[in-house]
Amino acid sequence: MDTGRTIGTLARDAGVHVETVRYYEQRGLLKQPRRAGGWRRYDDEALSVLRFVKRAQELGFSLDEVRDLLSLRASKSPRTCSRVRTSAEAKLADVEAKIRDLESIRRTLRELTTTCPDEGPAEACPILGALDPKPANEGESSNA
Amino acid sequence: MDTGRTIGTLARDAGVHVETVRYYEQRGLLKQPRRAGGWRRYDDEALSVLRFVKRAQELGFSLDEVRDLLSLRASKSPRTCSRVRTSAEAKLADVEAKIRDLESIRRTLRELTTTCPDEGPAEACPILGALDPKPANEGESSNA
DNA sequence: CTTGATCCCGTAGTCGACTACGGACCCATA
DNA sequence: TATGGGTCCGTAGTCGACTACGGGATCAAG
Repeated sequence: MDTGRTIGTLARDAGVHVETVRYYEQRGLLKQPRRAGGWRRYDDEALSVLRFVKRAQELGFSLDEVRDLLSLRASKSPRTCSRVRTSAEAKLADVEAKIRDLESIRRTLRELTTTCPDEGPAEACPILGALDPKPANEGESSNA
Repeated sequence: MDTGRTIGTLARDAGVHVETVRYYEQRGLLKQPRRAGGWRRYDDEALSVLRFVKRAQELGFSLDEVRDLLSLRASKSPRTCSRVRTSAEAKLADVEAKIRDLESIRRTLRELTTTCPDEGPAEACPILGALDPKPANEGESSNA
């Protein structure tokens, strides 16, 4: 009898591709499984790791960060929770910064699209006008 | 006398690297400049294109999109403005979608970080718990 | 005329997370 | 036993926007 799933079954169960599983093994997210006749055999833990990875990715963690989280998850230290929290807080700060950037972009884009008359040539287009610098000092090229 | 700036001067004026200028030429954002003794010579238009590119990038446009915008900018069509607006509206929709995604992530991350007691081992960590699926049905593996 | 800065070109490498390929091996089923 | 699908491995390609490298040409200043 053969215990454990093959890589294809694991991948299907986790909703990823076979190559992704092998890639995660290379990247150190999945530990090397035992082999049966050269074929990888996985237990439930591997499946749970894969799902962990997917959820963490959905929250914006990179694979390197997920690897750290996984080692924290496996650690026995009483300070684990604190480290995880620190990581999550850093990620939250990243996300908030990205949101701020995008909100600023959104504001600009909204202004431009609403002021655009939707007709007329390039010269009349406020959007192009806003992107175009039309540098102030054209006549004087003294020091530059 | 030699009119026009060399690539290095142009790059410095625009705040980009020399390689970036050559790269933009390859990508079709900058048209081929004239040469003097093999060296590229640029006029003010090239500088204004570079600045246009930078601003458009800041608003989230890709280089391919910027190239389209530039050709619109140069076109004589009376429908230019409308096309530019369409492009800007599409980009706005992209940005809004990204913001929504990030806000959802932010909400989750905030919940997790605030419920985390900041002490204790992995088993007690609500963040790891939330990432860990701990699939419901462990005993029964009937249909799967 | 020499020096040193700048420029030429093509190619290759970077980052992140995969995805594709190809030839060889393994396994279960009819 | 033949067959067809799954798996093995290493390497290379993808996307986007650069960035780096190297050897040779050109230019301005002293």
